[in-house]
This record gives sequence, C-alpha cells and structure tokens, in this order.
Amino acid sequence: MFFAFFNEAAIISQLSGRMLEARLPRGFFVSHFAVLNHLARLGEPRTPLAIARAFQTPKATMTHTLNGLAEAGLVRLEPNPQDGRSKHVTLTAKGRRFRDQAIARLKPDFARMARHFDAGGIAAALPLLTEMRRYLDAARDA
Amino acid sequence: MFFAFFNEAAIISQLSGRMLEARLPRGFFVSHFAVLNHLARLGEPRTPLAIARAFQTPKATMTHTLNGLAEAGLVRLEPNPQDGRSKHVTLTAKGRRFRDQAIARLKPDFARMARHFDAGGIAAALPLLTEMRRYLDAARDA
DNA sequence: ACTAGATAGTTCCATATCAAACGATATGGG
DNA sequence: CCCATATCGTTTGATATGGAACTATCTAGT
Repeated sequence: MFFAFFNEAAIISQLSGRMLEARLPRGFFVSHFAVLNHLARLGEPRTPLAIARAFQTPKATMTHTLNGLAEAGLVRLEPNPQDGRSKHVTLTAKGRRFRDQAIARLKPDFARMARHFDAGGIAAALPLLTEMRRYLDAARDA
Repeated sequence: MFFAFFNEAAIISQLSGRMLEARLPRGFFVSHFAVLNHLARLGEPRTPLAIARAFQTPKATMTHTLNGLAEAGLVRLEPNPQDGRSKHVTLTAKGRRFRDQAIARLKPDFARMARHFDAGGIAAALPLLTEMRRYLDAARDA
C-alpha cells in the first residue's frame, strides 16, 4: 500500500520531470531547474552543502550541477565570508529569468491539466504529500 | 499548485528511492528493482521495448539495465520466437527471490511508517495519484 | 597556542542514463 | 517476390550521478 503510493509518486516524478525538461533549453535538466527554483523560493545566498542536503544528493553531484549553472551564467559562486571552506551561491538576473521563463512555459500544460483535475482534489492531497516528504526527510537520518 | 504537487512527488520519489536502495545489495539500483517488480507483477515474458515504454525510459537505458540483471542472473534474455528482432525477458528463480527479499526488507520501514500515517489517508490519496500518473502517461504522446 | 577531529568543497573514477546512428528483421505495396 | 519503410535492440559517445579519497579550513579541548 505504501508500496503502491511510492510507486505512483515515482512514476509521476519521472513523467512530470520529462514534461519540464521538454520546456527547458537543450542541455538543461531537472537538476538545474531544481536548484534555481530552490534559490528563488527559499532565498539567497545558500551554500552548496545546504542545497545538496535539501535535495538529498551527494556533495559531488551538487558541485557538478553548480558548475554547469555557473558556466551558463545562471548562478554566481563566491567565497563565503563567514567560512573559508565554504561558498555562497546566488542567482544572477539571467538565472532568475531562466527560472521564470521555464515556469511560464509550463503554464499551458498546467492549464490543460486543470481541465482534467479538480483543483480542490489536488489541494486536498497536498498536505499528505508534504507530510510524507517531511517524514522521509527526517527518517533518512535514523 | 500543480507545481507544488509535482515538487512534493519528486522529492518523495527521490527519498523513497534512496530508502529502497539502502535495502538492496551494493551495486543495485531502483532501476533494477523496478524491472524485476514489473515482471513479477505484470507477467512474463516481456520484450525490452515493452518494459522501456512502461517506464518511459529510452531503449538504450533498458538494454543497459537488462544486461546488468542478466549478468547477475536475475533475468533470462532469450530470442523472441514471434519476432527475430526482439527478445523475451523472463525472471529467473533468483530474480524472483531478489525481488521478494527486497520487499521483505522494506517491511520494517513500512511498519514504522504505519505508526505515523493513517492507512486510510494513504488509501484515499492513491486514486488521485493514479489518475495523475495515467494523465501524464497519456499526455506524453500529445 | 596547539593539536585532533570535524566539516566544506573538489577531484578522481566508476557507472547510470540518454540521444543518435546503426544492423538486422519484419511488413506492406507494387 | 522485391523493395521501401518501419521497428527492435545494440553500439557509440556524451553527460549526470554518486562513492571515496583528498585539501583546506574551522572548532573544541587542553
């Protein structure tokens, strides 16, 4: 039952990820968008490790993703004044625009979806998903 | 709103995937388990392309995953008697055991989870997830 | 201050994933 | 039958991802 739940979540994640990637410029992935979106939503600056922890991804992966974003001019990597080992990641104007445009390109997809799904139903299911996400996030340490 | 929904689904997928991988022998991934589980649930034999379509993954990826499973002795790859271009994928006894053991190892996790989540709540949310999965699956062609 | 241990990020290497091109086989129209 | 086209799986090459070891820096205890 939990099994079925996670199975559906995994397939939805994969399919919606592909939908998003279809709206991104060639060579950009969900991982890139996810970082930009994270920074835009939760504020900057943010250290690489903090971002990696948020996504439950290894540090090395985040190094790679951030380098890609920095090369594309979507984020800025600067030394962390509070900690010489660390860095500060901030969005550039271009990065913010990139994220906004990706979201804008998804609008038609969501509009089409809204004709098939009751907004109330989605909203009603959201708290459970959020609770599950929080639970799993907490359980990782245990 | 859909956005938040997909975002939660993606994080749940990632975290639950890690939970599963933690229960698999070193070197095995969600992708391996997913194929074994697919075969066990939906029956055999199955062609590589049919499996790839079911997971919305490229054919080349499935070739790679199946070769890994075959080398580990978890599936058998045989010529498809009905079509010389194609193959038949079947579970070996070892493959079936592998899948059953993975599920068994998850049981304690699910039991712990059941103390935090109302089974009814999960069951109630499931149809919406399934409907969304079907919708996205259909939308991929459009 | 000094030192041992912890922590941040990188580097190195292995491997999963994926797009594109390819060879082999099937199918349908002459 | 033959041929053009479509389909199945593989190969190739590129890139995302992840584990482990490494460097540099910070922190705590003395």
